[in-house]
Amino acid sequence: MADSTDGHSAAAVAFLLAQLGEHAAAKFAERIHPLQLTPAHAGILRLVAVQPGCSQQALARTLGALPSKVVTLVDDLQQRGLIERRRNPDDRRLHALHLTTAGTELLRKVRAAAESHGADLTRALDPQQRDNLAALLGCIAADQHLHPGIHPGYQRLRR
Amino acid sequence: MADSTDGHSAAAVAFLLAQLGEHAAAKFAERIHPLQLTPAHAGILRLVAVQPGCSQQALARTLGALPSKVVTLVDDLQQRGLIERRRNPDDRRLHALHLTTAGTELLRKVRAAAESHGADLTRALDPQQRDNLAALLGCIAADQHLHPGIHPGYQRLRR
DNA sequence: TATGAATCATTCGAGAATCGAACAATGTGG
DNA sequence: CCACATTGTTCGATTCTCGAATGATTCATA
Repeated sequence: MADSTDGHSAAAVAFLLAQLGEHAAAKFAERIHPLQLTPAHAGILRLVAVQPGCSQQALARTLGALPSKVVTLVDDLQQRGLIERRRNPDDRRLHALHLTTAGTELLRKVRAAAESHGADLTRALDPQQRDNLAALLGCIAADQHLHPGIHPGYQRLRR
Repeated sequence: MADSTDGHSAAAVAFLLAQLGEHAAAKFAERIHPLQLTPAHAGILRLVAVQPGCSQQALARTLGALPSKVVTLVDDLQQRGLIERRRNPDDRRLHALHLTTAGTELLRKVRAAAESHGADLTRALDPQQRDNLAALLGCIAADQHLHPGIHPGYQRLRR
């Protein structure tokens, strides 16, 4: 049966997760800062690459973000020529989002930064340990109903 | 030698960490919300319990937070009778911080909430997996020079 | 077909949060 | 005695964030 340190151990894991998560997010933000991107921008870029032609409303629903926030993020990316708003002839209310070639190019650099970031973050582990960690984290993520590839940071804060 | 999926796998771990970290932090904030505390308040409470009589400046240095932010947090806690500012006769510039009995009482509830939160977060793992996860996370935390028990969320954002 | 309701993108103002530069009080060293 | 550092605090300015409007468009339905 479980011993008396279980509660403590679980709490320690939870704190380590919060601590390392914040650290990982901050380090990643540093990595893409030279690209003049925030993590929020990078997430939009990635999602538009995965679902070309999606609407901003769909994006907001997927991310759990406010539509008005998506507007400003897409504004930034469009102004820099990384993303396109195309009118959809079938439903002229919505804007179909597409990456430009510059956007695709920059996303490649974001991916490279993410891999470099991941390698640096996990450099203390050997490949087997890293796979083991990935599996354990995947278990928790699935159990907690986290959507793969969706960072909760977009979600509006409840009060 | 490492195969070509290494970079991808490491990036996936980094993203999972950021994702789960944000999730864990949000869930913990929900847990202590009924106690009218934010995670930042709870951290101050815990640190004052560990280092009774510490000054606010020392607190700010330990947390990497702005002194002015510590002031407002301590203000809140003092106003609720959870913490005391005692004048130090030896150096009357600084305020020695101490928990009141109500503060100690509330910290107990915070700890209970943290354990309950940890148990819920890691319920998908058996005890052995949980210990394994704790060890792996501890490796990374040590390698990345994270201070035990200090959440990076206090640190002022660089720009 | 006509008309009210719903959806999409966007704007905008109010409120909150955050920073860092001041400031007074106190201590330290010359 | 004087200059300088430290502690705690205040405060104004900047930035962030939310959600309620708005206009354009589409849908539902009578």
